[in-house]
Amino acid sequence: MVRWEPGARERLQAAALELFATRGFEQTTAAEIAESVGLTERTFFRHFSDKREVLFYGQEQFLQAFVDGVDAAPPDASPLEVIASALDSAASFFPDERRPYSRMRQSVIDRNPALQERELHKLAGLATTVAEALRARGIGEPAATLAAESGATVFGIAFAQWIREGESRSLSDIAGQVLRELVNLTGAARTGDGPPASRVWSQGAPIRPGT
Amino acid sequence: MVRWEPGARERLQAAALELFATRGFEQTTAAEIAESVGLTERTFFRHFSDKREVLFYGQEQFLQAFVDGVDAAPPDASPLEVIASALDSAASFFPDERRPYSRMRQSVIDRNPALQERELHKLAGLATTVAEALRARGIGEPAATLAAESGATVFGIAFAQWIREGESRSLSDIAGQVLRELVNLTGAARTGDGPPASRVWSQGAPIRPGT
DNA sequence: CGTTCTGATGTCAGTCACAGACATCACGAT
DNA sequence: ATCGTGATGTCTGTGACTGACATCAGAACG
Repeated sequence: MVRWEPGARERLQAAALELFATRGFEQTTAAEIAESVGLTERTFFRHFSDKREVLFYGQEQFLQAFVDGVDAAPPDASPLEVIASALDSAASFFPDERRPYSRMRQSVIDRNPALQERELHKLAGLATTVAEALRARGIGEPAATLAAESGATVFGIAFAQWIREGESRSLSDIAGQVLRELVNLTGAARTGDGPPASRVWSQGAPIRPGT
Repeated sequence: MVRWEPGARERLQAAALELFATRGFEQTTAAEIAESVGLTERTFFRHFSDKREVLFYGQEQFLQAFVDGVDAAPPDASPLEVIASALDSAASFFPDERRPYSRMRQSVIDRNPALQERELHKLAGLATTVAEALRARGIGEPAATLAAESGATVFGIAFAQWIREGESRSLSDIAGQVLRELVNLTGAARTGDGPPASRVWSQGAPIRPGT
């Protein structure tokens, strides 16, 4: 007979998402999550540095995919092309089957400012790491940071759209379009007589719900 | 005889910054801050929704400046020009005299992840508000959000540079240069045979310390 | 001028996030 | 058979934050 059921961390994560989605994040205590899978509060905090982290733990692979995308770009690629490569690589971490899960998770995050803060912090960390990878390629400052943060922004916007009800395009496709839109935006930097801003999406509703 | 010394909130903010800078954020309790200005913990939390907020309260004017900059742009301005206007307006909130204060405040923030999270959240809120203002000007999605987030990114990078030891340019000047660098970055989207990334700053060190 | 109202504060008690110290005990290694 | 070892439980404490209620100087009012 085994002393402990295996996969404590994963069970905690699943239970947490479930409870957060039903009762809400603040209305769920860490002790409740732990007890719901037969563990104690103390064990919960041994697996996750804080209550929010249960929703964010384990994203190193995603970050790695982003960086891998940077490294996979040809050595003579422009910063923008490097970012495009990184976005493509990162998008592969979100196949369409994962959409329902991502939607549920994101809806929990969108309902709680504390979780939004953590998400932004993780995204900022991603940008920092990517910027470092860009600098390693010889890209200077502020270009490296600018490119990295832009990449993170594009990813964030694309992800938010990918999650949207009714959206069926792949994350990669959406990210590509958003990136092109960014180029369009900064590229059409004339005296305002350029073409009107293209409407990529049907609705004019805001992209990011929170904050 | 007055019952209470006036300016409780401001006194709390000043004391908090002072204590955070010396003892550190986590090593300072809300009760200590309150007692250091003759108040109680309960009163501290009546003025600030949480301990971190004492460093961030009162930025509505800054946000307003950003939005005013958006509204001040001519109606036929491109999104990028609108952002440039907003950046200029926002930068006016940080005259050179304020640099030492901003530096001290930022050094506290840079030393604590929880404070960085709050800062990012505020910046994201700024972007959301600016995006709304852009949509009100008839700019569609995702252009509005993209432009707003890019503006926030540029501001963040410029601010970080403005704070740097040895930097003497005005925030407005720096922001203008960073924005131009962004255009340069996305505009030079060729096959990599363009000019090498310009080195605006002497050092290649990372821009954002935290995360 | 006395009364009433109000707003900023204090007091008290409670919940919950989190952390340190120590005990437990199945299991694998020796 | 013994000995670690690692994941867990137990206990206890601190500090962030909240609700309920009391206080009281000064402003408003009759």
